[in-house]
Formats: sequence, structure tokens, C-alpha cells
Amino acid sequence: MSSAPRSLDAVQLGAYFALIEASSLLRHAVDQQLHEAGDLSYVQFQLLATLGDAPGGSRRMTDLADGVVYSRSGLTYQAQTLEKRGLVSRAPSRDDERSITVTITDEGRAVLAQVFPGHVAVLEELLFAALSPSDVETLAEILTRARDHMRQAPPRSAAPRRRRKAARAARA
Amino acid sequence: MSSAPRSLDAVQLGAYFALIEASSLLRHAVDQQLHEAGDLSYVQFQLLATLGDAPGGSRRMTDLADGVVYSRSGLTYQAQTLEKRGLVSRAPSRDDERSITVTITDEGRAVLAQVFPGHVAVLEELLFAALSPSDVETLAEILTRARDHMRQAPPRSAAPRRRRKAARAARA
DNA sequence: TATTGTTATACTCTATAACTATA
DNA sequence: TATAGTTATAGAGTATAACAATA
Repeated sequence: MSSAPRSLDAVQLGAYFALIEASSLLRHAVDQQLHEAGDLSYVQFQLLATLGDAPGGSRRMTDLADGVVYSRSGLTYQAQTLEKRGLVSRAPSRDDERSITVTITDEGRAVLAQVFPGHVAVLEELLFAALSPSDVETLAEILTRARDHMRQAPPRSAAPRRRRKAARAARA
Repeated sequence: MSSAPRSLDAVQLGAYFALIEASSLLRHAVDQQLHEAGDLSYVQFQLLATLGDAPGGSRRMTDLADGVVYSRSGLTYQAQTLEKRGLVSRAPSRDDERSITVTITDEGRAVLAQVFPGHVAVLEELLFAALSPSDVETLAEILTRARDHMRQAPPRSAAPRRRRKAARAARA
């Protein structure tokens, strides 16, 4: 347990507010573009894009969640929605019968392609227009470090399931 | 209209993903802390914090929205929620009878104080622990610039009301 | 006994459009 | 006629707990 300081200095506050607000504004704008161009929510786009980059366009449900969604049921919900639209398919994994492998379909890739130019345009106009190439590089370096740290940080009360062992005992 | 490039380079992609993911992880963690410590959503916290910093603890509804909420009805909803809990009060403005002035109450300030140490602790552990003071400074500078640019950028289809003039004519 | 994923359910939040009242 | 705010309503998303099936 580290001794947490009483408060933050002005620079820290500035960085925190700017981070939250910039990402919020950006995400809101991108979200709108995605809805207009392809009727996709941001989360759905993230899932499709993740699959699009994955080898074979496939990923197990559990691995897919990573950083995009914070609960299992949330992922199931989104996967179902995408499947109904024919943008992904789901099938039991061959090696582990418990897992489901999600795969992006051709139609899913088409929607991705359809949405992508506008997506890039929003990023250019909103985020990169105000930054020099060197700014972008610096930003990437610092934020990547921050993200990696957060990812491995012990989730305060997260770990949805892993932590529930006690509950079952209490019921008996 | 600028000629938007076909795609982004690897560094830009890295910066974009890191920004979205870092802010998402951070916001999720902070949101949980706020719920546990004071039964506040992140938006509610932002509104209270904004009021806490405002002169007299007051702000007009419209001015309060700024960057926190993206629709008028959304703000009304949150303001009502906070008022029911006694954390803010609302009264017609004296100078303009159309506007409502929202003011943080003593109880609102108490909740803010109750929640604040844990809030700072999360930020320290998750965001600042991985960054040097100089990183934080750099981050603040760049992201502030980005945010300010986004704020003044023409909202593609935003401006909830301002843009609706045509709709009325169509109904006639 | 732990893990993978689904379901049911309840709740929070957001957005649109129609409306009232003041400027 | 434009602005400030509310309401009704509907939809999207999220989380928790209980559940089934596999390892």
C-alpha cells in the first residue's frame, strides 16, 4: 500500500482533465460517424476491427473482451447483435468445447471498409490536425506506457468472476 | 474541405488506440470508485466538481453542459437526479427568467469531499504511477491543445438544436 | 472445482421530438 | 423568431446473479 498524496498538482489535474475531455469529445464524434456511416456503435466497431486484425479473422469470446468490454454478458450481447446482422459468425471451438470462436464475415469486413474512410477523416480533423508528427509520436509513447500499466494493474474490484468464490460458500 | 488521407500511419494508430484505451480503462476504474465511495456516476461527479469550482457554486444549466453532457435532456435528467438526492438545488435565474441556476449544496460538497481522496488515489495508482513529472507535463500540454481544437471544431452533426430550423418548415 | 459462455432481469443513461415560457 | 429548459418515450448498453456444459 503506497501513501497516496493528499491531492494532485495543477499540471496533473490539467493532464487528467484534458485526457478525459479530449477522449470523450473524440469518442463522441467518432461514434456519430460510425452510426451514420454504418449503423455501428463504437464498441461494435472495436470488436469488428479487432477481429479484422486477428489471424483468420477469429478470436475466442474471452480473448475478444480485452479492453473493449468489461463484462461477459456485455460481450455476449454485442456478439449476438453483430451476428444477427451477419457481421460475425460464432461456432464452438474445436480444441475446447466450452469456448466459442467468433469470426468476422465478408459482410463484416465490407461494413468495416465502408466506415473506415470517414473514421479516418474524423481522426484527422479532430485529433491530428492540432498536433505535429512529433506530438503524435510523444503522445503514443506516453499513453502506451500508461495503458500498459493500467492493464496489468490489479483491478480494484474488477475481475468479474474470478473473485466470487466466497459467494457460493455463503449460500450453503 | 481538406483532402483526407487514405489512412493513418502506424504511429498515429498507436496514439489513437492508446488514447482511447487508456481513457477507457481509467474512466472505468474511476467510475467504480465513485460508485463505491459516494454512489455517483462519473457524469454526476463531473457536474458536482464543475459546480464546486464555479464562483458561488452556481452555474446556468446551459453553461453546465459544456463538455460533460451532449444533450439538453441528458443534463435535465442528471440535474434532477442530483436534486432528488439534495446534492444540488435549482432556481430560476434572476436576470433571465428562462434560465435555471444550479447550485451545489453543502451536502453536495460533503459527498465531493468524501469521494475525493479515493478518486485521487485511483489516478495516482493507475495514471500517474507510470509517468514521470515531465511526461505529465508533456501530456497536459499536448492533450490540452487537442481538446481545445476539438471544442472549437465544427460539430459534424452535433449542435442539437441550432440546426433544426428546417424541420419545423417541413411539418407545415 | 474452475472455466466458458448464456440468459433473465433490472437499471442507468442517452437522444429525439414535442412542448412551455421567456427574450 | 430564437433561446432555456422540461417531458415523454423509446432504445442502447451494462452489470449481476443464476444457470448449463465442458475441462
